[in-house]
Amino acid sequence: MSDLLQRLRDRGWRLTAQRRVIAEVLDGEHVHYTADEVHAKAARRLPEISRASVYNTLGELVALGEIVEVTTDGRAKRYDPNAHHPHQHLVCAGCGMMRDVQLTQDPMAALPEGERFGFAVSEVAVTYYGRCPDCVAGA
Amino acid sequence: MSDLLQRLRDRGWRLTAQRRVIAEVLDGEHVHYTADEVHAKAARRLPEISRASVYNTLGELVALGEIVEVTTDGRAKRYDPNAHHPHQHLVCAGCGMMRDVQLTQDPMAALPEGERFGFAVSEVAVTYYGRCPDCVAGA
DNA sequence: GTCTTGACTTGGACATAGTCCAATATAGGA
DNA sequence: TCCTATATTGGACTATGTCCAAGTCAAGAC
Ligand SMILES: [Mn+2]
Ligand SMILES: [Mn+2]
Ligand SMILES: [Zn+2]
Ligand SMILES: [Zn+2]
Repeated sequence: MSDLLQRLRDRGWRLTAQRRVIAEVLDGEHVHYTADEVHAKAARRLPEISRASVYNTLGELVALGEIVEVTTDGRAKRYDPNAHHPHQHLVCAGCGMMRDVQLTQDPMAALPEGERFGFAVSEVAVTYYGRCPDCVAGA
Repeated sequence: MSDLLQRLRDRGWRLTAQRRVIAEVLDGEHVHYTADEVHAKAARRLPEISRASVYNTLGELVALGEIVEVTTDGRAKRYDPNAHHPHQHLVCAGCGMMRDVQLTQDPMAALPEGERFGFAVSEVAVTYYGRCPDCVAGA
C-alpha cells in the first residue's frame, strides 16, 4: 500500500498519521469495511483518531478513485480498496460478509437499447445475495 | 389495486383507512417511492396518518411479497409495487428517477460455480446508472 | 344495531449512519 | 526554526428507520 501513499503524495496530499493508518487498514483482498469498522481498526493503532477524519479521508479516496464505495442493503456503506479491477459482489444475507466476484458476461450487454429510455448509461452494479458457508452451517 | 386490497382481505388483514391510502399511493407503473414520499402522498388524503403506520404497512407488504424494497445508493429505500414481474433498475444519477428494465440475459447465469465460494446464492440485483434525458439536457 | 376484543395506529423516544462546523493542531516548505 | 494553508477534532445536527405504551377501531358475535 506504499504505492497508494506515493500516489497520494504525488497528488499533493499531506501524509498525516491519520491518513497513513486508514490506508493501512484498507490494504488487502476482499476488504469491504464500513466507516465504523475502519474507525475501530484505525483506532487500535492511533487511539485518538476521530470519526470525522475517517469519513473525510474515505470520501477523498473515493473521489480520487483509489477506493470504491459499495452500497448493498440499507445498511452502512462499505469501502473497497480493489478499485483498479472492475468486479461485482456476493453478499451474505446472514452476516453481511462480502466477496469479490468476476462475471463471465458483461452485464452492460444485457440491457438492450430499447430498455434505455434515452438515458446515457455509464455504470452497472451486480450484487448476488445468499448465505455464506458459516451462516448455512450455523443456521 | 383493488386486487391487492382483496388479496390482503383474504389474508385476514383489517382494511383500515391508512392501509387503503397507502395501497392507492403505491398503484402505477415505474413507481419507486421512499417511505417519506409515501407518507407525504398518503397524508394528502388522510392528514393524520403517522410515519409509524407507513413504515409498518410497507414492511408488512414487503413480507407478503406484494411490494419490493429497492436499495440503490446509500439514501432511503424505495418501495416498488411491481413485485410480480421480476425486473431490474435504471437509475438517474442526477435526479434519482428510476425505471424498470428487462434484461436479455439472466444475470444469475453470469456467476460461475467457481466464483460462488460455497455460498447458497438465492438472489441477484442489477442496477444501471446514468443520466435521464431531462438531466442530460439540463446539464 | 350494539358490544367486544384483539389488531391497528399514534406520537414520541430512541438508534444508526452520516454531515457540518468552529476551534485547534500540524505537515512540509521557506 | 517558523509560518501558514491544510488537516483534525468533538460535538451538534440531519436523515432514515425502529420501538413502545397508550389509545382507537374493524369486523365478527349477538
Ligand atoms: Mn469488492
Ligand atoms: Mn421497479
Ligand atoms: Zn454469513
Ligand atoms: Zn434525471
